[in-house]
Amino acid sequence: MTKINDETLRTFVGYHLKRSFNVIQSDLIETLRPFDLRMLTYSALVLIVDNPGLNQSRLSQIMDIERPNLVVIIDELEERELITRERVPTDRRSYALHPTEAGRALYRETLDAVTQHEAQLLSGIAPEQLEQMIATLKLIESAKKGQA
Amino acid sequence: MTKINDETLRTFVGYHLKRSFNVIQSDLIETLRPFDLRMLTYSALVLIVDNPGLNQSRLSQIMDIERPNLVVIIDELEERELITRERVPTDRRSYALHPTEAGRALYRETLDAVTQHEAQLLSGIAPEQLEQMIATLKLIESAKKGQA
DNA sequence: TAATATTGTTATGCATAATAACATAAATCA
DNA sequence: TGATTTATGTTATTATGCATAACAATATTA
Repeated sequence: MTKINDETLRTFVGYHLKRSFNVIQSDLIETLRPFDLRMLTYSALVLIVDNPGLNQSRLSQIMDIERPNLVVIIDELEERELITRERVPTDRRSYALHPTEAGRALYRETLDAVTQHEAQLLSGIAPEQLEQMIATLKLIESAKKGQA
Repeated sequence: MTKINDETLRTFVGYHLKRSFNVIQSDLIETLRPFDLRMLTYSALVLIVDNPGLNQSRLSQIMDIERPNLVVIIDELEERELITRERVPTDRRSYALHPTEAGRALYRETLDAVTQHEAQLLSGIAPEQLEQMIATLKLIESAKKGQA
């Protein structure tokens, strides 16, 4: 079992980001499984509860996905009666997305679970260190082309 | 254009990781496009050049993907004559992966390009700050379950 | 030798993500 | 006003990343 050398890839920030994200993502997938939610359906649910009445176009923007990809996500949430689509009288092209009571209830349940699982996973790391990292991650996020 | 509230998701480290990784990934995809490489084919090429002779099983481990998913990646690199598969006499189940001269040349070209693009993208961030972040990312990476 | 494990593979499916094309509706402009 | 352009949601299609089951060939072990 000779050790494999990944020092070249280690010179890239993106490599570290990807590997650590994989760890968190695996944990999140397991956490959401009992609720029958995927990462994207979960994100969408949270954003709809926190921003009731927003439309799909805005939601796809904040979620950083293309509008077509959001459609099936919203379909699924609506079919499970976690959210509603309501025609907007002032702009009849768009739908206002609202959570149902069941949606809000699931939001609360999952928020607890996800929060606790992530806290558990990262329990070995000092909170200040995580805060510092988040500050740096925000800088990277804002380095995105076409928005500077 | 009322602003959308994502403060709930912002409480998760994973959310920040994903968003910032998306930025870097987009940049990387564009950088690799002229070389007709995807993220995974690029990673595999780098690891094979840096670890000539390793087999697919080991490579899939370090790349954190399942063996079946590596097969098509290796197929593609081999078809493009960037690497070779050679039967190992001492273990006739496995193949030793070696870069060709063309593979090594492409490695050098792309390494330059990728390094420069990432440096450019992150040029607004202090190197020490990035180093600190990487240290934290390594901690997260090692928090993976089933390896502690 | 028999049972078990490993390596590479095929087939399959799910999740995430991008693009083109379109109908409907709204906004703009000339 | 009418014509053009833009925005919203949708369908269809494709690429990419990732996981599992099942298998043949080979190695290991008990």
